[in-house]
Amino acid sequence: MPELPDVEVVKQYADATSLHQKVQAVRVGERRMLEGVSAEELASRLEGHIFEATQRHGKYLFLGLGDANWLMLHFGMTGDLKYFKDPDKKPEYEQLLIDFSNGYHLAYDAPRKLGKIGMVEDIGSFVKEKGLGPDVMKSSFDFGTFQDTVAGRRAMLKTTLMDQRLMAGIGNVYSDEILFQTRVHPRTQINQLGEQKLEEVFHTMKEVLQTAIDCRADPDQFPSPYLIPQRYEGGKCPNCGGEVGKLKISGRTAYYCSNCQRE
DNA sequence: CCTATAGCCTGACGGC
DNA sequence: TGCCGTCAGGCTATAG
Repeated sequence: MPELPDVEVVKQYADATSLHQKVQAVRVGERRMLEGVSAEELASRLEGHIFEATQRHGKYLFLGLGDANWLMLHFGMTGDLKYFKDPDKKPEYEQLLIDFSNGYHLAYDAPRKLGKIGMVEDIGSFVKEKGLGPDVMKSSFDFGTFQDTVAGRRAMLKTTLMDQRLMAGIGNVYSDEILFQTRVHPRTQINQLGEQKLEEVFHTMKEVLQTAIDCRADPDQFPSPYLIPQRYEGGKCPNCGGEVGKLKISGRTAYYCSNCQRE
């Protein structure tokens, strides 16, 4: 569940449950998920400290413990956070378990172990080292910036939107939604779009992501003209009622309506 | 610069 | 029911 809106919802969840909580003990599951830090160092940098702030950049979440000390979480394809009191309620695939001094626990659950856990001193430096582009929901990421970012590129629009080095936050599902709402065929290259269309794509991108956040990234709550609830083989296009189809684009499956999104 | 593929992991699902 | 192949909202490395 981890594109920008999903991670934003996890951030809000962390805010509501774990902010101002003191970390008492830490246990690490799969060590392979650790990035640039040992389990011992991770524990010592968390234990005894209080979560004071959270921040998100693209699909990355950071939980701050003061003094240039941030817990970095990336959720891969299946990661999530769970806050609970009863040990019986602990998730099945916890890779990191934090005990708070109030008796509650925060678990990082990751069935497929595709995410990352780390510690960073400075988020800006981390973003730079990773080569991540600006967060697409930041207000400073405006149309002019978007235009400059994609200028001279020939890749497909879908691939460009998903390129975390250019702009951070969009993944396979939400790129499909943006293409659907702007009626762009998944194979369309970005340099085939005129300035007006590009601007429409930009505004739709912002709007789709904000709407998803407002709906707590729950497809059941999405407005009815959204493709995502119908994003599977045999789904019905919410616009024309036709059947939703799929294509392979850069190794990912793109769902679209061949009637509404013409080449 | 751009695309396609494989690998990392494990669960869910469809076909037989 | 059980087995098998395929696929899944991520990222990275590699090859052409």
